[in-house]
Amino acid sequence: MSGHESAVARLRSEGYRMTPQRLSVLDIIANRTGHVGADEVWNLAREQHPYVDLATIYRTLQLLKSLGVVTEVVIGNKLHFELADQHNRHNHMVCSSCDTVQTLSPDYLAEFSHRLELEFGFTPDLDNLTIGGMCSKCQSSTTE
Amino acid sequence: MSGHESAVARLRSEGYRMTPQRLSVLDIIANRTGHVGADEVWNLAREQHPYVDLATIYRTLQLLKSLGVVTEVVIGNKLHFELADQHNRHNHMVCSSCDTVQTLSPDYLAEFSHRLELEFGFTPDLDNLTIGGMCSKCQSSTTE
DNA sequence: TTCGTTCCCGCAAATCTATGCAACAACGTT
DNA sequence: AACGTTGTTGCATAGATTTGCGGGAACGAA
Repeated sequence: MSGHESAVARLRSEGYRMTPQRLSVLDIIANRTGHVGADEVWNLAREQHPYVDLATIYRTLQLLKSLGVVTEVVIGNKLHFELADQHNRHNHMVCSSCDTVQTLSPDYLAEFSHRLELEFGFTPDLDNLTIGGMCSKCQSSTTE
Repeated sequence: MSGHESAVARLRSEGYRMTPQRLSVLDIIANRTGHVGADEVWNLAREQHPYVDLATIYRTLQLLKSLGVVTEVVIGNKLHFELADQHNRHNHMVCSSCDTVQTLSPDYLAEFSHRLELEFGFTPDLDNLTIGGMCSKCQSSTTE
């Protein structure tokens, strides 16, 4: 069993109700390494709770995102989600050509983030920032 | 009249055909300050060319984006587009609370970008990078 | 344990964006 | 100017995500 207990406590303390649907989503995300698409969460959730609706999955994921419990990664034209682990924060670089995802230490963005806060009072949501671009492999194959 | 001539030349040299639809979209984007939604482009395009299809607008915008002629900004859950002006490059900070957009000099990301290239061979697509977060106004009103 | 309030869910529909396909149009060649 | 090739378009549809609404469930209070 794994660590979504704190998230549950978090939800309750914020006044959100604990429904089987939410527990299910939380459970799925927490017991998973790496990112999952909403449809995938849906399929897994239905194994335990046959009548969950996809809309509920989406609403739950957005809720969890807004609470900082999960983070969002944009891959191709789809959203993926993963547990927000404070002890293993990272950003994502996604290749728009092959959809490969590489992770990145948030240190790379620390300086940048500070400047935005200081100079503009703008607090970037780095946890949910997906950096699009082209990976080294695709770049070399394009150059051929 | 305004500067989409170079873009037209660009398309032709890459082997793309110049259709009235494409010219129309190009014209709309070029004669516009700031970003436009796809639906807005569509409405404007139909004034000149009543039978343009929305799908064509989307395809054209993607094409222009892939050529670096326009850049994309993610605002709320919608894509917006603007002319990619080499002499006025900038990034966008979008407040997820009020959808306000602030522009940012790419200088802020230069160091970051270099490091990604050097250390990972990853070339971030900064022109189309939207930085989400919370603006100073929304932050103070949330804190109340 | 029951009750009431309020939040959440399922359902249906809407919104935004992307895509397969057949007819059509651009444009270099003749 | 007509032709043929091949890229593009319009149309219809699919895919991904969001939203309005009314019934139902969670949970604190009685």
